Amino acid sequence: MSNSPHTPDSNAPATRKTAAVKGVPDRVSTDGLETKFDERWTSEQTYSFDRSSPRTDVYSIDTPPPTVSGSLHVGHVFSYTHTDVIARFKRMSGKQVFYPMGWDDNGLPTERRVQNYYGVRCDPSLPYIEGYEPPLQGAEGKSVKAADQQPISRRNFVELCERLTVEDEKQFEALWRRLGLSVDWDHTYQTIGRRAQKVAQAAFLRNLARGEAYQAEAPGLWDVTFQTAVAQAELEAREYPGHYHRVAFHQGDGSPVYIETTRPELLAACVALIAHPDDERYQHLFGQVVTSPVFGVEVPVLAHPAAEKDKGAGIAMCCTFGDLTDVQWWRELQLPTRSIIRRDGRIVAEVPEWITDEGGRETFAELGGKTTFSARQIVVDALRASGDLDGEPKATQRMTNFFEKGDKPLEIVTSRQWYLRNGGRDWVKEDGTSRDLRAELLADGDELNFHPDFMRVRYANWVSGLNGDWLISRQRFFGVPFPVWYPIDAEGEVQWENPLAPTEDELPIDPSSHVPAGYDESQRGKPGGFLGDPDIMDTWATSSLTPQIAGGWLEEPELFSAVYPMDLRPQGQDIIRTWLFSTVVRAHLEFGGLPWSDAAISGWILDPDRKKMSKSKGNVVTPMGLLEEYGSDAVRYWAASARLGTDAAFEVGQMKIGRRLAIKVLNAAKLALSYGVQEDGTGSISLDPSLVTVALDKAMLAGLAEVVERSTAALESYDHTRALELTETFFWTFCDDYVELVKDRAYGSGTDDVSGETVSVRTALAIATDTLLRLLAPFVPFATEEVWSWYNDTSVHTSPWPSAETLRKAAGDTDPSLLTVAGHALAALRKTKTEAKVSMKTPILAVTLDVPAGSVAALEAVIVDVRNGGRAIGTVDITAVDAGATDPSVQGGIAVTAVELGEAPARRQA
RNA sequence: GGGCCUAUAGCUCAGUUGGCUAGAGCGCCACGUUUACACCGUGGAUGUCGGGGGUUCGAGUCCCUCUGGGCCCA
Repeated sequence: MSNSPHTPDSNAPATRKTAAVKGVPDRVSTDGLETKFDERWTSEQTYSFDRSSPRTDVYSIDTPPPTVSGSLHVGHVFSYTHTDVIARFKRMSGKQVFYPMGWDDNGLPTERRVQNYYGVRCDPSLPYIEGYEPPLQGAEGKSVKAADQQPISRRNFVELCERLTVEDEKQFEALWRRLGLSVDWDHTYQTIGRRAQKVAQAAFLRNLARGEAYQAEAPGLWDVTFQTAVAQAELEAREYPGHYHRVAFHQGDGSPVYIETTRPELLAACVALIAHPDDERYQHLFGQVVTSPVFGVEVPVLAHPAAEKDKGAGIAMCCTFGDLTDVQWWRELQLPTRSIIRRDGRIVAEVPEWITDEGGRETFAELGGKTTFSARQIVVDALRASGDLDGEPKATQRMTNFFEKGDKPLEIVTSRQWYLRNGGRDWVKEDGTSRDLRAELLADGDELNFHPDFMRVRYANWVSGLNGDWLISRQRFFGVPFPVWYPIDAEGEVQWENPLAPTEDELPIDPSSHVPAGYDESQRGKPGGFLGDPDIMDTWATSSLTPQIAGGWLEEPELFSAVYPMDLRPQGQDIIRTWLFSTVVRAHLEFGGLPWSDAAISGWILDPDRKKMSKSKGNVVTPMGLLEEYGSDAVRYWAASARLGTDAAFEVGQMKIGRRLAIKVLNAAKLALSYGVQEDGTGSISLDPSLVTVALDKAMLAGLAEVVERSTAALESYDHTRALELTETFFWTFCDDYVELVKDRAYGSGTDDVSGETVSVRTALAIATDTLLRLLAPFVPFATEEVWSWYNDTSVHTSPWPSAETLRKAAGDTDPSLLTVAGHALAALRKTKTEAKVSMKTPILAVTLDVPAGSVAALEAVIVDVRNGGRAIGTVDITAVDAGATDPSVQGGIAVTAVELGEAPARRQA
């Protein structure tokens, strides 16, 4: 067999007249098929991508890179199976399938895992240690206290990240191979790999050059635990307990104005009181000045529509900054900045200059360095002492913003960060022209084919609701660094607004160890020298470029032009706002169009209680354990039974059905291919459609032709569930009815003397098997490949997808309902035996059938096979009855009215 | 508060543009060990299609409304 990448070959069975059969085992089994074929597919490069293909022949998939530091989950198996079904279908349909695999190792999950696994933490101020060995190895599961973690340099830390992810990748790859993903394992990438860094940095520099990336000193969401900025897409609103404090501000005449706040510790940061412009209670105060309690700072009372009349007192204290509404007020009402929260979440140590009241300054001095929690106690006590706390605090639950990976509420701090335009903020260029990026991105969303279609509204809702550009700076360690430096002037001031960029061919770079052109290392951090940007990019800033990374943008132009823009983005519904959207943004900015034409959105896996499965519950099901217990085909069957976008229950029962299907495929094919085969298991089968002459055989193939057409259409519209259902249903009818009807005829009168009728059925069986194997191959790739190997030298997965045309040629204009009628008649005969509680082997000596008049002709056309199938050896009287005279829901209205049963052979003794 | 999905047999789900008696598999009951298959086969029972209202000759399907479940955004 050839070692070259596959092409759907001309030697394909669809055009063959005969095939040699060899190696049909005496007893079939699904055991061991996964290992056997994974090895064969690898050695024969079954899934290799031929990079010389023109774009029109390619189907390219922007595979989601799993987070390797995350745990393997049945949800992975579920959604990746969906993608693989599509990949296999497209491959068999003649496409060169570009199906790479990526590993997402970039970012916080890896950092945290490394900290716990090795007992270390990153301290960028430390020097690199050659040959460093961490204190722990594999302290998995428990988190190591920060105090017990050994501080190490950024470079050492990153090396440990890389060391650990290599192990994780191996586990994932083993799982994917076992599951039978038809990935081209020569095309893998890492989101922290050299290529990813180069792509991410180059894309950033291009964004910078076009004005799409910019720096701003602005208030932003800040996680005090991880000490990093956080983007809107990483927010998670959660219920958080707090207390409403009713606090009095004072007017000039000393009369109080009550506000209600959950964050009294921010009182010193108050810059205004704000009420709704229509709120009659506060009309008289607008434009007035009031004085804050305890700190004695004068603040204006202002009107803004974002104030909620029915929330608390209806008038709010605006602080810099308690929440995002404060930021909005601060920006729109041009309020001063009075920040008191540090990046570590504590109150600033120095008493701010805007507090001039002596008592206020004393109180503030007590707050310096305290956590917000302790500061709150102090402020509340002070309010109580001054009589400005009205009543006791009332407990409340409110929605509070958290970093999705954090467990403390986010603070808002002002810092210098890089932003990338994403339509969340108006964009007026330097020349005064403006660009409506939001509208452009919404148009992209309209153009993208979502499967299922309703998922597109999640995209539209998200884009419409953006309230700022994309903050891409992260104050972390394991990620792609910003490829810029900043000059330091003679006075030692960093010139942030004039970043120094490398050229693209220098990338990737790390500005903390590389030096900008025209400088040398000795000038780092010195007046007249330079400073590297200390931050890394948001992991989405890299993940948003997976089509470019996997497709070889910048480095392999031929490959890139063959695969980009891609065809398919498969992913989960939870990351439409992040991964899907950010990828659209990057492609739009760089290439002015969508990165793919279609997005396939998989649902969640729910446990049997309809809850989202989580690893916090004990004895989690490990995916590998499932694959070993039920077999990969079985688990794939379960996954493929769920439609895109629909949540599915974790159903072991469904896997058992899948296993049954896989075994049935092996057994049915063994029978179908064995007629005319010698004792030693060798022989040949005929696939020549012109040899199919008997009506029942033609009818079966006519039905199969319909299945091929409908199943193909379903797969083309990303409806794999329907395709599977159609094929599976036909397959079971094929086994239970058709095969039972034709067994006798297929045996014939001996191997040497075969009649035309026998040749007809043997050929029909072979053609049907050959077709069904290919229809089922995307779903149960192992069992179908096993059968295929009994009479082929190639892989079923690179054979052509079946066409209805060949089947129609064999079927002619025969009505497929002939098989239905025959099946009903057979069932009627079986029923008499079941009711008589006798073996199916029992001969029927005489029988009278009531048959709806419309079915009589059909039944007569197939009566020989019906007799054989039902062992009706004597007279069979058919009485035509009016439609409706019998119950059509029972055996199509065919009813036995009289029967005489013979002696059952081998009857068990009572 | 806004939006999306969802509710069909004990369970998991189909049910296409409205159209005869609402289906499948599992489970259940009964029977049968049959040379492809006991990881089997045959047959059977099983529903106020979440509630209410409307459109229509006709509604599981379309519209309104209520209720329960899930998710996203504020």
